[in-house]
Amino acid sequence: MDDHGVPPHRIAAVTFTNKAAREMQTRLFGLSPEDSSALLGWSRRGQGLTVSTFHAFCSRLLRHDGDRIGLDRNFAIYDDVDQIAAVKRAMDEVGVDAKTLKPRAALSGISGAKSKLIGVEGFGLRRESYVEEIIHRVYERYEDILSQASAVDFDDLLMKTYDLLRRSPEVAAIYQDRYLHLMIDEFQDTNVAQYEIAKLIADRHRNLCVVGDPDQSIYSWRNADIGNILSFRKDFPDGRLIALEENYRSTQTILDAAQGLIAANRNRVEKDLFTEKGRGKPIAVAEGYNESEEARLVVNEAARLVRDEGFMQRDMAVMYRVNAQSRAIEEACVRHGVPYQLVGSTQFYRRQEIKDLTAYLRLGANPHDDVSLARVVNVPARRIGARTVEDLTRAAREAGSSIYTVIDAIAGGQPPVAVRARQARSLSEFHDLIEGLSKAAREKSLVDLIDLVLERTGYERYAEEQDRGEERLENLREFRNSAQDFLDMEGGGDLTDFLERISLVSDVDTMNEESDAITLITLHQAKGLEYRVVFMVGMEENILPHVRSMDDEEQMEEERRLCYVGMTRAKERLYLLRAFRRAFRGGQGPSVPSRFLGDVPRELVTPMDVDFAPPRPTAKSAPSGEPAPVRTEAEPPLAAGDKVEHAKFGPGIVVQTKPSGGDLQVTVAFKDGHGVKRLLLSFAPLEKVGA
DNA sequence: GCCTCTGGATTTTTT
DNA sequence: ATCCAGAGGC
Repeated sequence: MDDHGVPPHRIAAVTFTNKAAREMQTRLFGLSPEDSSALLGWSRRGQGLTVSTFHAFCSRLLRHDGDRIGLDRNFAIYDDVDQIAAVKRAMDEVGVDAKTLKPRAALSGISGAKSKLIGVEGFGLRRESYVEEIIHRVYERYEDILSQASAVDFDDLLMKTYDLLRRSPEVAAIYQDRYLHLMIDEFQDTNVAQYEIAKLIADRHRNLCVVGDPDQSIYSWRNADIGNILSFRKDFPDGRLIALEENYRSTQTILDAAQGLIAANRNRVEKDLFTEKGRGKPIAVAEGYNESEEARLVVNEAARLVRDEGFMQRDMAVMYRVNAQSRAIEEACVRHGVPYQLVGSTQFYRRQEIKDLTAYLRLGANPHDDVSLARVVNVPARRIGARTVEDLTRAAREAGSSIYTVIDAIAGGQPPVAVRARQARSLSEFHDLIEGLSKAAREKSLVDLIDLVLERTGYERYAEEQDRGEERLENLREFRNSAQDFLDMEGGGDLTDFLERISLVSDVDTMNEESDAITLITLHQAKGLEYRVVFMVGMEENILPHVRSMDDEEQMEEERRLCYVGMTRAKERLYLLRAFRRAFRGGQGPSVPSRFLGDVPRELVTPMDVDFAPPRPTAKSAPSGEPAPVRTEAEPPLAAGDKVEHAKFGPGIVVQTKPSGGDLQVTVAFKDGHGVKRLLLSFAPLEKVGA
């Protein structure tokens, strides 16, 4: 890009995650990752290339110019937990019962509208069903709650940016002039609001370049709109739409497999994937008895690749459809001493104790943030219960003020609502606490503020007394460290910057690339990443494709694309695993191999060479230096018809045996209603009976 | 107001 | 299985 003589600061590139932004910086300018992470999204005074996510870009724009549309510079960004709280309150206030409409459903209606830039009024004009009628009322109230609190949600970051650019031509002109070139990565996953913003910004120089692959569109549930690609062709006939067909990543075998899979989608445009790389190894497929054995197969194979084939742990990733699947993999890693890095799952900034602490920090920045206030007003318990909060909320609403304003009046001896003396006292104390935090937020450093919160609220002691107290304390400490890091970082920033930062980081952003560990990650999160070795687990009907996509053709195609995304993350080796039985919701059930397995051309596939070597002998299993028993090929220890006894399932009869890797897979029919099970001899607690 | 118990739902994916 | 909301006793 720089050889075209365009100064970097005249270019903006928008990516899907901060991590992708960082990588782009690194690639374009050869900056070290640390340098670029310092620059990331915070490029000062127009210096340097702007690379960030849509949300970070918009947030920055709104902090700078949002006052033009009446937005407070210190607006808070509500995540979905905060949003649900706000929706619940809105539903309460407009008298919608949670049984009529789930808050989650209401929110999804609101979010869907916002991402199409449909405001409350617009929604009111279009509503055409009873549910939409209700959502409209909730939407209206929800917007009031957020604006009263000077808060925006994720969708607002986009929609308000759009509004601002539309309503303030001067502001729009600044950005339109500045950015000679605008580039959007992962274009297939943008929503209407994002595209409209890009269109506005590119309106002057008309240099919009988008990179995307319709076959990797996997975020329609988040309102991504593949129609943007069609719109782009129409709106920018000369614009560049880059759809990479050459894949510099994977072996031809992996590409062919992925191609075979995705070709089964009806609703797509043909394309050929090619690579300069060789054919590589076949795709390995295996079935474990249940999810823990599936996990063990993965971990054993990973260990073998490290031991025998010179791979590093960091070259490998295990990918799954739903976060819950990570549990079994994690356990297997722990058991076998394999280092792993779990991405996401229980996202750090979403943890209860972190959300609570964050709520206090937000209150320090803005005591009128009602959602944060309601969250912690009685955490730790300070005798301000649900009833009182309800009264305060009603009073606030009637006065058109924030809850804090009501508390302030009570503390000042002017209660606008009847409160008992006892409550008034508790509220006054809370009032003093918040006043103290506001003062500290203005005068002290971020870390001092955090310390003050922990001390003055008694939160530290409270967290310790909860279950998992030690872990909670540890998280609080880690949070404090991250604040310290933030301050130490070049450029630093104030409380508002820090709060913004933690709202906009995603889990992939926090991945550690230095540590030598296997990555455990969902297929969605894996988009845009690559690994030498990829293990995809849970290749079963109802998992991938997910059970919720079963009765909808469109969603099924998206599942297939998701599978495609996973497969194309692999550079050299791809493993597809499934389990014969899988535990879910307490119970257990048999499972059916995923239809996607059948779409991979057979000739590319081979059974996984399973390494059933028992776990390394430990002190207790190998006493007196005796060598571990070696399995011989001589005689099968069990055959069909043998009577056996299982430690858990009791007596049974062997139905079938089958060599499997270095092990013997035994199918046993058990008595007493335990049914037929397939077991691996070396692991099942199985004894031969008689003879 | 606070604590414990119970019944019911439950997340699929996340900036 | 686990988490949450609502009920009921203190």
